[in-house]
Amino acid sequence: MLALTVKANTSLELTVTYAGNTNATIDDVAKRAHVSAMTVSRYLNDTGPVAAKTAQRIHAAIVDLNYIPHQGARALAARKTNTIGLILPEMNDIFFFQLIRGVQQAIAGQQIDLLLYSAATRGKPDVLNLPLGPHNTDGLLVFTDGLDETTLRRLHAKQFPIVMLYRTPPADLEIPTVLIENRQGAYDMVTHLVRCGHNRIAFLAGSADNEDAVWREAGYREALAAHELALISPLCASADFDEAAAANVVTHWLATGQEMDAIFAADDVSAHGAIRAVQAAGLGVPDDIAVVGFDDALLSQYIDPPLTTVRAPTEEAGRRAAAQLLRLIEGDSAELLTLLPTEIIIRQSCGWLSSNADTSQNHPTTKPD
Amino acid sequence: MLALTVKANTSLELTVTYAGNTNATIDDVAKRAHVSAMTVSRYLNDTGPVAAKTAQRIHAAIVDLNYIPHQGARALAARKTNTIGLILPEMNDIFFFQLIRGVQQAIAGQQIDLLLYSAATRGKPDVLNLPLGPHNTDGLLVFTDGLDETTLRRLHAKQFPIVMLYRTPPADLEIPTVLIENRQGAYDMVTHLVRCGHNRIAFLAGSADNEDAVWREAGYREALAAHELALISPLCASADFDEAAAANVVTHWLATGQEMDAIFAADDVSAHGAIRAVQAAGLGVPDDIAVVGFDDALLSQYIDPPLTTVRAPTEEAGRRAAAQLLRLIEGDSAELLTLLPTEIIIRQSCGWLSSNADTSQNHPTTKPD
DNA sequence: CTGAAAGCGCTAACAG
DNA sequence: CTGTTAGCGCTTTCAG
Repeated sequence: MLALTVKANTSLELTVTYAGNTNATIDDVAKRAHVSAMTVSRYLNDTGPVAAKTAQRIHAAIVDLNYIPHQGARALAARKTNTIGLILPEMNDIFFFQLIRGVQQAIAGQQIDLLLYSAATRGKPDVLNLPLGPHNTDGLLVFTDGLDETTLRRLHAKQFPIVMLYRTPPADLEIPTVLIENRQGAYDMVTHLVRCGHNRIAFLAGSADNEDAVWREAGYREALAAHELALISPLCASADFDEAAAANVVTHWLATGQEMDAIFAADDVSAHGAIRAVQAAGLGVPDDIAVVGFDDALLSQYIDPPLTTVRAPTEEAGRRAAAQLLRLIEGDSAELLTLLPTEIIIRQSCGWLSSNADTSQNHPTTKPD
Repeated sequence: MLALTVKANTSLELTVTYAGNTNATIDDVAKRAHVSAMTVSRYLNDTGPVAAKTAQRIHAAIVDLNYIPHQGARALAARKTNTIGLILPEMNDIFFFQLIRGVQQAIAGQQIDLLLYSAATRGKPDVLNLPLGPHNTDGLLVFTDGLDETTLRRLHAKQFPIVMLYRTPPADLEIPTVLIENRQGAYDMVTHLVRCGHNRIAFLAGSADNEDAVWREAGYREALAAHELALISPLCASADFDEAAAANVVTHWLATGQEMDAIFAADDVSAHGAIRAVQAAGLGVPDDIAVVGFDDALLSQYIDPPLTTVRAPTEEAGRRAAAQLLRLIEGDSAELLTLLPTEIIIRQSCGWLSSNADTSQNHPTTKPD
């Protein structure tokens, strides 16, 4: 579409515009609609009244010029980026997609962009080395250790909105966080094993410095106590959330004659390792030894036997965290702790009820600790 | 850290600064380092010479003030956002992570952010409804149909840098694209089946409007011809990349007495469906009928029997596409077509060589068509 | 309901 | 090697 504009000046000024071909600014729109830029801005942001007729002209001008507001300028003037950031330590599991999808749902239709970062830093080392921060976002979602504590403290000191995910903030920081019911989930799983008739329940713990791991072990111990089962020390070892490590531990147990009728692995990956080891020793899962995990990883329903495990509402975690962050950004107060319930997914690896595969049950939310 | 600055004015002006607590600007840094903002800018961007001593003072000021440059302002002044966008139609498969990871590798250490978007639109309907575009990115990576052709044309008309992924751009548009060797991969797979002794090779095609599907079928047909095998029309049906549809087709074939010794499914999902159907009919895979797929989905190595399939270098696709986009943004020329080789992954479902599982072989790159 | 003026924080283009 | 002058495109006052 070719448009000709002839301005009635002393010298005939001829402006040829390939509409949509040029990067129109708010002033171009304003001129074309015969209003001031301010009115266009009001129209755009619903930040003040605009007469219906005026609005129509502005609308037409915007369409004609194929106008797109410039985020940078907007951010500068309004001191708002309309962008939130999500920092992930890594991206290697569908798990993160569920999380991201939740975040996207929460910001859908709100004129907010999502900036994503995983690990890595850059730039001059002295310039507070932040890929995502106050300079390009209005707030940050931090998953587990995506940000070190020092940086966290600095940003928090700047009053920068932050919501954590799957990580408890330093006690003195008052940063809202979204956690899942690790403790309760583990507790429920042990209870289920007990109901299935298991007494000697071994535990493959995760890394000691991992928050999820700590809560899961706590739930395990509590459940044992609640069911008046003694904790058998040698049957509680760390497998570091690692498949090979888990297999080694179990193989060692079996080789040294440890007796157990169930193994609760602190995550599905180590559960897979445990199953491998049990089977390699010529024993059956769940007939000789039951094995259960935690996480409900994608593969867990496909392995043999399908794994009984604990599932957390990942997508909802993302949604809730983003919602809290938006509140923070709006200046509203946010919930300091959002604790999401986990559910146990009963498949075949735990023995009993094997017909009832994939049945799940919800559990009430309670505070950890 | 508490800093006191006393300005020697007529009235004693006392400025109390909680360093790092305030959002320092380039001017603050400049003042503190007793230089102009311009010099700080030069220091920051290596865009001109700065004396060592001056640099030191600037450095100190930056650290003291916990300064972070404002992206928005930078974008506005420099007419550059230092951000690229990636548009995905959806995010539901690890596949996309491999892609994203590739992109991140390509922009690592280059002061460039990655903005992510999947589907959805927002805002006033007249304002060209683009979540990602010239207003917040310097260029766009568009995966398959993340962007409709109209928008694509508009952006291209604005000379906006775009690189496509897994999609051929409209013939008249000169948009660089990164594709994978669908045709050659399919050709190689059929060749492998022939080598395994199969003659009657059925084909489960994908959707006709899907570019990958079209090339894969072309490769299948070519290979048949090359090996002087007739195309058996009834044994070439569409399964729409759908597991249930695939199962239905195969069940129908079997019920109507069609004879075949192998089924080549245009993607792993339909291959799974085919395997289910063959097994449900009381036949064995691969002993009675071999089944192979395309994509090497995460699950394919875990199903029974482990699936022989074709794998594409997804991460590299992301890396290459991002690299092309960066060239475009720099004003350099980019390769219009990057065609990445696929490799066949031989597992158990194709029969023969079953001991040699997971062996792979590379194939030379050739242009499609 | 609309407009004018000022400035957000930064960098380009020139000076020196 | 360093500083000055102008904006970038938008929104915020504050006036009508």
